[in-house]
Amino acid sequence: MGKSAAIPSTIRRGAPCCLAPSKARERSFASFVSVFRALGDETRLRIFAYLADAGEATCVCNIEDYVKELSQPTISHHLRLLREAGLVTTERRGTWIYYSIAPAAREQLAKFVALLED
Amino acid sequence: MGKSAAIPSTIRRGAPCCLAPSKARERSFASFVSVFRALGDETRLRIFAYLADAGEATCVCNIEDYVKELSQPTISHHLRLLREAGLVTTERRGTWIYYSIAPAAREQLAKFVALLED
DNA sequence: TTAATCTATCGAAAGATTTCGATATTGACA
DNA sequence: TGTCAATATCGAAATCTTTCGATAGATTAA
Repeated sequence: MGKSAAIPSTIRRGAPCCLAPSKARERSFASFVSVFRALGDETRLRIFAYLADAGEATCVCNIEDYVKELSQPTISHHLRLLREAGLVTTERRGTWIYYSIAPAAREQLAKFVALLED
Repeated sequence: MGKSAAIPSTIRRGAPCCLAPSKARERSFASFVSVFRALGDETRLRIFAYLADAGEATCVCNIEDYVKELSQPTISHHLRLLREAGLVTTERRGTWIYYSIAPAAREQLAKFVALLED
């Protein structure tokens, strides 16, 4: 990311402590916020990592086995948040529904990290 | 990340829908969870991106100017969560306190993304 | 159609987070 | 020392999240 204006290191009583904020580009953070919020919960991060581990579409019942300390509705709720954040995709196979890491998820996270290295 | 067992695509009534969960490595997610939780808030993500933009230590008063719709205690609270997640570091200069992106933050995020690409 | 299974949604209780005003703490300077 | 300025912490109100039991929707098989 870019450079901001220099910050004075002199300390003058009563003076404004520093310059006006750099004219920061306005970005749309909303999508990153929902991605990070989705991953900022231990259950969902475990599910996400489990799906990444699996490397292929995984049945909800498998996920339920993995997160067996939580009820079925609760797991369904967490899966919904991962879905709504665009982190996972779903596919019906008969009675069952299979979840996978969304291809875009890796890219989006990688893009964010890339933004950090200037 | 690794591979899990294959998932059968045949549909047999009454049969278990899929295999037992792969013997997933137990990892410590706690630190990633707090990082993602810290970034999973629009205010904190804005502050974090602002600091990344600045590319150098930035005075709290500067951050307050940038997030001017929120009160000083609220901004202080958000800065604390970023600090506790290890995403930013602080340094006192006279009366003022300067915040910077923690060097480890980029690495940790990059490491997470790397885990996703197997 | 009927019954069984898998997953999602609803509604409510418990818990966590965000926000603010008030106040404390820290450091600089007179 | 006393005062001022910059940040942090405290305590409470409002809001959001997590969780569950109950129930609904969708699909398959008999």
